[in-house]
Amino acid sequence: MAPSPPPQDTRSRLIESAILHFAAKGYDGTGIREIAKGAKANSALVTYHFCGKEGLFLEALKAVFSRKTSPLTGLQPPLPADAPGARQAALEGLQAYLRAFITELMFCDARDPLDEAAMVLMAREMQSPSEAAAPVLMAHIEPYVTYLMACLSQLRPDLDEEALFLMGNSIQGQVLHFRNSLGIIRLLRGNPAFPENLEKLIQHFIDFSLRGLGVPEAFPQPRN
Amino acid sequence: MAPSPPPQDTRSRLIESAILHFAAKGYDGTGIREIAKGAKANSALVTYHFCGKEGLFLEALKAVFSRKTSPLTGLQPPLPADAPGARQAALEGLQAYLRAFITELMFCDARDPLDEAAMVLMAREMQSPSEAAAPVLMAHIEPYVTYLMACLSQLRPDLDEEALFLMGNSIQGQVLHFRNSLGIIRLLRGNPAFPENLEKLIQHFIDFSLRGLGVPEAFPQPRN
DNA sequence: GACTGTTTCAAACGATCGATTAACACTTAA
DNA sequence: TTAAGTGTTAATCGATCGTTTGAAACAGTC
Repeated sequence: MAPSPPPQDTRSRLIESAILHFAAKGYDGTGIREIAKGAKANSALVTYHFCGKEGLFLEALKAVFSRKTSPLTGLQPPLPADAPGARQAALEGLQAYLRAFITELMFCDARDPLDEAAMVLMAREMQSPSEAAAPVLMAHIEPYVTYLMACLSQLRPDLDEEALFLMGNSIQGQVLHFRNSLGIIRLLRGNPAFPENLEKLIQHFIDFSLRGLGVPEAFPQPRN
Repeated sequence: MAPSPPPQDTRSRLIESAILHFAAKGYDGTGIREIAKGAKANSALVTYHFCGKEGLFLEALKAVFSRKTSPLTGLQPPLPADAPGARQAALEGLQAYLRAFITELMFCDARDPLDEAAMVLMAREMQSPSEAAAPVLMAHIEPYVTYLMACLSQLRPDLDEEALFLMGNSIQGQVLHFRNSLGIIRLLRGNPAFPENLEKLIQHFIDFSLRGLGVPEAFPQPRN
């Protein structure tokens, strides 16, 4: 995924510029003149093409969400119900899910500022969703939740739905918090390039998740 | 902690109003006239007392951080180094830490809108710290990190510092993500009052953390 | 070559922003 | 009794905000 060249038609250029600027300074902190300048277009076109600033923001959000093709596409469909080997499949499915989630969604392509901005925008919207954007957000998240819950319920069939949800929250939470707080984390570690070994990071998240979930085979005593 | 009565002096009233409004609509989305009206004061006083809007914002942040007296104060000092029973102490220390962190910091007092706003403001600042606020934020977080890391290094002396840090991130991350994403989580669960049983929640976080950390005594097989 | 609809533009609109000003009330000190 | 200092006020400043306007530039059709 190379740093994509600026698209030629004005509408798309406006959306790209909007993503960059909204991510950098927030909705209220960004003026449409600023966005238009970044797109080498006239600010009046924001109203013309998107019925105003808010319309542009919504369109930018939609672009961001559909831009990152779900990492789930690469994974096998949720799970066979009680088929033989279903448990093992769920175990591998969860690992693959975490790996895909971290690689593709967290550390997309840091060289492409547009990808970076898209992440920032998504994270901000997840923390405090704008009124109009909530549906878009929910629709985007839903398949992830479904897939994850399917895996978890296979691995811990003894748990009720709420307990499984908490498990899912803990598993997702550690990854999302890591991504969203990378700024402070790097400050805390005094290393602006902190996660230097991505594979080690992925392995940690997988191990921690499986142990936390209570999967026996993931708990070969740390020796004590 | 009752919904505190509005303070009488203008300066404090401005700060309180600022916390509420900044939390609700962000820095750029909030005007000083709006804040002043909420404090029943004149907007010119923002410049007079705080050298402008940004000064007021910073003062509001400081107030927020010092307002929540660290839940660490109730806990025993970090840990004796290699004293006998140190491991057990670390185990209990970690549990107490999580319990205190969740109760006092996450679910402060939802009836007090000021407490709620303070949380929102802190969370936002943690995700994308304003230039000037970063030092304040770091200073506030540091003791938590220190305490947590002390416990972890007792419980997993076999791990190096980076691995311990990742453990700490996962433990903190699940809790913080839960708090910060409560909005969507409640939507996902279709229950606007979701965490109905706080004790069950705390127990989940403790169990998940200890298992994830790899503490053997926390892993009494889920039965398989 | 005139007509039509779309896209783009510079200019201007009213509203609101954060900041400043000058006057006013009140306390304290000389 | 004056003078200085502090807290507060309404009124106003220039700048910038999102939006609107009217006309130019462009494409395609008869």
